Amino acid sequence: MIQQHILMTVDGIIFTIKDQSLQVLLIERLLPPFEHMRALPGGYVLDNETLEQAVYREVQEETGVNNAYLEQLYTFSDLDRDPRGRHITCAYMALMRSDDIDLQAGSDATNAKLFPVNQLPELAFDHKKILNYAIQRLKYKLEYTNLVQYLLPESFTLTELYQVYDIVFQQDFDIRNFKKKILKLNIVEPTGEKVVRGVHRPAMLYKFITPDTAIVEIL
Amino acid sequence: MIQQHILMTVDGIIFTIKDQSLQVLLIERLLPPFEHMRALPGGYVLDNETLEQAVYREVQEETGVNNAYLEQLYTFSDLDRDPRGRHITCAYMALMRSDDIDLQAGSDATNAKLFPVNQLPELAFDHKKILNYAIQRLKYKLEYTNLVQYLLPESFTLTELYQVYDIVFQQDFDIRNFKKKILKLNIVEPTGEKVVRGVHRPAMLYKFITPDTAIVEIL
DNA sequence: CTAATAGTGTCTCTGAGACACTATCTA
DNA sequence: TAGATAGTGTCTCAGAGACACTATTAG
Repeated sequence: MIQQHILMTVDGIIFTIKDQSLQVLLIERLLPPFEHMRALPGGYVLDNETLEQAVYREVQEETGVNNAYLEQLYTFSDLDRDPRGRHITCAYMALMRSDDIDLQAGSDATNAKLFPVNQLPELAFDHKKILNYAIQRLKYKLEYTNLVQYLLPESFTLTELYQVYDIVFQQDFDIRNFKKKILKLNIVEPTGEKVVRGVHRPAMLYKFITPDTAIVEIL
Repeated sequence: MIQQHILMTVDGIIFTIKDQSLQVLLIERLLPPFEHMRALPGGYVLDNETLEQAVYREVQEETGVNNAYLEQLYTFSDLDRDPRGRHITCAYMALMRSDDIDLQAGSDATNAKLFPVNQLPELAFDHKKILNYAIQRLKYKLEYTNLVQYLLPESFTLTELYQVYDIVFQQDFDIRNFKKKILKLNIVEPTGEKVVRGVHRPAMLYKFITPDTAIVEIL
């Protein structure tokens, strides 16, 4: 009979774009260890749920969102990552629109808050390492998939799409070349509506042709 | 106090190139469930080892190789993946040269054998699914990294390098364009030695400039 | 009118891929 | 000599990226 003394957890890295910056949801730890410190939302995996289901549950509890994009990132197993004993955690990245997030929805009194990824507080456990991994993966995936759609509203202008890339990659690409590239890729189509965003020519609204995840070289 | 009834295992997908085909190491199951069926090598994670260490140990036991390239792939957690009860497994891919493999090295009497990936027997558990995932990842990584070096001997001809891609991707790229591309990437250098491989002009031997894993767009 | 962004067009350079040619070995 | 692979070169086309110009709005 096998006897293991290993506990399995999941952690969620919930990304969203808000106030012109890439933000991540962090909870406040109410108990030791790392009491009052910020940490990634997460918890123990139940005996009768998959890792995906566990993350889905955690994400829903913290944000109220139940249709976020979820992707498994990596499983962290360092021996000393939790002072309470041996814990292995499987990290998942979640992408959602900030408008969909309702921080009050959480039944947990975890004081969940969004933080810009370049203004982070100190994090509990090895969560800084996990978060860095997630940021890398996010950038990587935005380059060659249409995942950016999960960070945008249903319809959006090409400039808003452009801005997500500008924000995440912290560099300004040529907006003219970017727009041309997107249009040529055939992943968005005009809704037919125009919107006035300021004192200038109105912009066409677009939507993604397919909500599915597809391989598309964007950058 | 948390009580989980989940067991954590690792599985290794050990790839090598042999007899002009991509092969994977499979063991024979000696006990139920799936008795006598082929399966990926793997086993329980010990309380005091990381996932990497667990895979390293398994790989070493089956092949005698202790310097293989290892990469974590994905953690599989379907509820019914093991009829004995709840098991979560973390899959790792290993790359090694077939010359380095010593199947007798295994202290386990598992009857380990290499199988070409397109002539596979039926596999136990969800190992077919795991293996398919690994093959995808291997192809993907060979496209944009220098990982191919772990499948080749220290020094090799450009044709031998080319053949690995031919074999793995099951299509013939233009060998002339391929060689030009490789040389331009500056990831290999001539050793100065030439070798006669048949009834034709001898070929220059090359070696990889860096043994480290680097991002290089090869295809 | 001006300021600001929307939207389209032009130019250049690089690189992918199709394909030709010469070099060097053994039988 | 022939047959095979090694190694280098040429050509064309597509796409990335720098940059110019016109369109449309509010004030």
